[in-house]
Amino acid sequence: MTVSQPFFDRETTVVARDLLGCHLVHETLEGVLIGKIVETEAYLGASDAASHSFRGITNRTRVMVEPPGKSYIYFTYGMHYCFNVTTAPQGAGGAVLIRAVEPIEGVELMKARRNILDEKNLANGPAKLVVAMGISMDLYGHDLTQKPLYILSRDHFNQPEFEIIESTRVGISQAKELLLRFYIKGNPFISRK
DNA sequence: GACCAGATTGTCT
DNA sequence: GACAATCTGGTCA
Repeated sequence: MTVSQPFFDRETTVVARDLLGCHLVHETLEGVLIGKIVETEAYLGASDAASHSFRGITNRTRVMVEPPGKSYIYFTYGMHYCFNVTTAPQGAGGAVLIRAVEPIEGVELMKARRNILDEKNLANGPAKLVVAMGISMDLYGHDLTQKPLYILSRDHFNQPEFEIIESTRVGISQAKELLLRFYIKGNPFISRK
C-alpha cells in the first residue's frame, strides 16, 4: 500500500529511518520502475548547516516549506541531479536525501537508462538513482503520495528483517560529524561502506 | 582496493 | 565569481 501524508509529517530523522526498506515506484510510459530504498540521509533544515534550507528559503528550496511528502530535486556539480523527500514539521525545511535503491522491477529499463549491465551499480548513489528511476525536474514539488511517482510502505513486499546502520553524511563540508546517514546493514546496493 | 582530477552549470554572495 | 548533498575514469598498488 502507498505511504500517506502523515508518514512524512514526522521528525526528519524518523522519516529517514522509516524510508529504509520502502519501495520507490515510478510509473513511466515505458514501464513501471521499482527500487527498494536502502540508503538515506537526513537534512534537518534551519538547525543543520549542511541543509540547503539552512540559509533561508530561496526559489530553489521553496518546496521544503510546503506540506511534507513532496519531492525536492536539485542540480549540483554541473551535471548531477539528486532526489529528496520533504518532511515535517512544515516550515522547518527538513528533507531526506535518497542515496541508493536496490533495483526490484523494471531492471532492464534501468540498465538501458544507465547504459550499464551491472545491477549493483545501477542506483547505488543519489545521482545514479535519479537516472535509473527516470526522475527529472518536472517532478520537482510532486506529491509523493500520488502517481506517477510514489512510495510503497515497507510491509508491501515480504522481506527479511534488517538492521539499520548510522553513519556520517557523504560529500558535505558543514556539520559533517553528525550521524544522519542511515543504511541497511549488509545490503550490497548501498553507495559506500 | 585507495586515491585523485576533471567535468560543467545552477544558485547564491 | 566561487562553489557544490557527485560520478567516472584514470593511476598506483
